[in-house]
Amino acid sequence: MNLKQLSAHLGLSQTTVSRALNGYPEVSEETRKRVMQAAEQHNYRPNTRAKALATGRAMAIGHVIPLSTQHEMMNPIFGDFISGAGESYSRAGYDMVLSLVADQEQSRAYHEMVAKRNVDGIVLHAPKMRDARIPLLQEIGLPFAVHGRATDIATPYSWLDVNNTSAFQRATDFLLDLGHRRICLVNGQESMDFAFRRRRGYEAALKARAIVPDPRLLFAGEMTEVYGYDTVRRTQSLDDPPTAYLVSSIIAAFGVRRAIEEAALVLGRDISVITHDDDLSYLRNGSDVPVFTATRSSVRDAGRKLAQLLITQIETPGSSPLTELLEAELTVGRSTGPAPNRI
Amino acid sequence: MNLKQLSAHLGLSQTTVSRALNGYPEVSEETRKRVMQAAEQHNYRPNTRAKALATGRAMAIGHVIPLSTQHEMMNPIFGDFISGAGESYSRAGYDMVLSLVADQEQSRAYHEMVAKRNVDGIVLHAPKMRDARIPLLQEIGLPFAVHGRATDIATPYSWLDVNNTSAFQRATDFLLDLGHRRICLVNGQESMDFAFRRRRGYEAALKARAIVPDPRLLFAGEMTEVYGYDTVRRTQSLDDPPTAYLVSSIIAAFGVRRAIEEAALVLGRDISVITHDDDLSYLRNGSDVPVFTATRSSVRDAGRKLAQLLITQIETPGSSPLTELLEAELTVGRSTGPAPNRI
DNA sequence: TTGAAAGCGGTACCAT
DNA sequence: ATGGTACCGCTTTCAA
Repeated sequence: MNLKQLSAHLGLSQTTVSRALNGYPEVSEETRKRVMQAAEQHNYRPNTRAKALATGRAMAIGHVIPLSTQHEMMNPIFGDFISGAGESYSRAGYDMVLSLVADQEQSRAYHEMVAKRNVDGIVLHAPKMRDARIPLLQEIGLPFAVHGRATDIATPYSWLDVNNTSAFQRATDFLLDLGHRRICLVNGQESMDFAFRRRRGYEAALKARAIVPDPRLLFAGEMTEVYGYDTVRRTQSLDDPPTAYLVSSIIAAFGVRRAIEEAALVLGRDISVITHDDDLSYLRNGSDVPVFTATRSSVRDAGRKLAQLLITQIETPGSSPLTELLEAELTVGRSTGPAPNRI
Repeated sequence: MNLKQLSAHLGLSQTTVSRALNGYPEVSEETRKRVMQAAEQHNYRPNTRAKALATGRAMAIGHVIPLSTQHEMMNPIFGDFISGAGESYSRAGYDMVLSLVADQEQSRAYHEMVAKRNVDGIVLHAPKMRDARIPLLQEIGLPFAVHGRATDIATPYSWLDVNNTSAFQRATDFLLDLGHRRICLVNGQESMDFAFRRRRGYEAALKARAIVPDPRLLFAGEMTEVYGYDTVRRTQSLDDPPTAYLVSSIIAAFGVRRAIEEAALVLGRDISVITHDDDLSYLRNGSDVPVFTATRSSVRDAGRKLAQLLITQIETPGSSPLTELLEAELTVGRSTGPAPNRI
C-alpha cells in the first residue's frame, strides 16, 4: 500500500493524506482521523527511499569501523555501545548502517557515503591522536560525532568520551592506596587517543606521590589476550617485578589473568590485577585478584547518548558541535573483602 | 554533482550518460570513455535513494539482532561474522543495515522493514528451534537467509550453518580417545537451535561407545562467564566429578577456565577443557588444559559466504533456497605436546 | 481546508 | 548510437 493507493481509497488527494499523516495543522481533525485510521488499518508505511529522495534526508546514520580495529570491534564494549546507539536510532526513526572498511580505503569510503547520500551523519570510532578522518569529514561537510576524542585537532567537532585520564588516575590511586609501588600499565597502542589519555592518568597518579614511572612497566600494544599474557610473563621475570597490573582492555585482561594465575602457581607470587571489565563478579568467590570494572550499562548509555547527540546535531542545522565527557563508573571486586566498592 | 549536471556538462542526455555508466552495450566506445572520465573527474556517484526508487532495489541488507541475544552479540564470533559479511556486501555494492530489536517487537520490525522498503533482504541471527520469524518472513515475501538452522520448519529456506553436530561429536570423540569417560557438556540454552544440535553430537559420540550420558553432566544456560564458572564449581563438588568439559561458548569458556584453574589449585585435580575458541595459542606455554578451537578466519568466512548466498538469492529471482553446511575447522592445543592438531 | 503539479535523481521504454 | 519522456513514491509550493 502506497500513498497513491491510500489516497485513492480515501477519495482524497495525496497531498491531504500526506499532510494528515505528517501532522500538518491545516488538515481538519475529522479528515485526519479518517486518514490515520485507514493508514493503520492498511498498515501503511511511507517508502523510506521516496521520502528520502523528496526530503533530502536519508534517515540513516553510518558507523564506520576501521578493519584494523577488529580487536576493538570484537570487544564486548563495542557490542554494548552499538546496542545503546541502536536504541536512540530506532526511537528517532533512524536506521543504522554499518560499514567495515579497510584502513587504506577510509577516505574513499567517506567520500562515497556523502556522494551516495545514504546517510545523514556518521559516527567515528576508535579515533587516533591526530585523526585525519576528522578534517576530512569537516571538509566534506557531513555531520559526524566521534566516540572518543582526538588530541591535536584544532577545529571543534562533536564527541562523547569517557574521562579516561581520570578513570586511570583513580584506578592507579586505588592501587597505590593498597600499598603497591610497582604498577604495570598494560595499555593499548598509543596511536589510539584513549591509550594516550590513560597513560597520562596513570602517570599523574604516580607523580602526585613522587613516584617516577618505570618505563619497563609501561606497555602499549594491540589489545589481545596473547598480548596481556606475554606482558605479564615478561614483566614477572624482571629482577624487580610489578606487584600490580592496570589493564586497559578486557580482552588483554583475560590473558593477564591467565598469566597471573600461572605466576601465582609457579612462582608463588601474590599479584593484583585491576582492569575495566564486567560481569566478573564471580571472581569474588575464590580469587585473590581485585578486579576493576566499568559497568556494561554505562557503555550502553554512552552509545545511546552519542547517537542522540549526533541526531540533535543533524536535526538542528547550524548548531555548534556538541560534546560530552562521562565519568567512568568503576567498581572494584575484592577476593576476600565485602561487596564491590565504587571508587 | 548529479546526473543532470554531469550530462549537461558533457552535452549529452541523461539517458546516454546513465547508459554509459551502467555498461549498456548501445553506447559508442568513445562516448563511454568520455563519460567515464568526466564521472571520475567530478567524483560522480549516483544517488543511492534515487536509484533505489527507480529500480525498486534498496541495495541494502538488514541484519536483525534480537536484543535478548546480547551475549551472542558481544561474542567475538559475531564481530567476525559481521565483518566477513561486510566484505561480501561492499564488494557487491550493498550496505549493511543493523537493527537491534527487542524480542517482543521482532514481528513489527520485520513488517516495518518490508513496508519501508529499505532493505532487499535480511539475515536472521540466532534462530530458535521452531523459529516463528521464518514463516513470518516467508509470508511477507522478503528474501532472507539464516545464520544457523531451525529444526522443525517445513518449508525450505536459505541457511548457512556450521555442522554443530559433527563438530561436537568429533570433540567428544577426542576426549574419549584421551580416556575421559565423564565429560561435562556446558551448552547454550536449548531453545537455540545450535545448542540442540551440539548436544546431539555429544550424545552420539557417547552412545557409539555405549556410554550412557549422565544427565547431571548436561548443562544448558545463557552463555556467560559466570555460567561457565558456576557450572564447573557445581560439578566439581559431585561425588563423581567430570574429568573433562566440553564448552559451547567462548564466553562461558573463560569462566570455565577460571574455575578449572581454581579447582586445580584447591583440589589438586587435573581436568581437561575443550572448547571452541581461538587466539589462545599462548595457552600452550604453560597450561595443562587442552583447548579446542574454531578459527576466527573460518567464522569470517561463514559471514562472507552467507552474505554472498543471500545476495545471489536476491539477484536471481525465482531461485530456490540455497543452503550450505560448513565443517567446523577445529584445532586442539596441548600443553605439553607439539603444535596444535586438527581433529 | 483541499488539490494540482512540479520536483527529488535516477532508470527504462519508445522514438529517431 | 542518442534523446525524449514517463515513471518510482513522496514532499512542498502555489492556487483555489
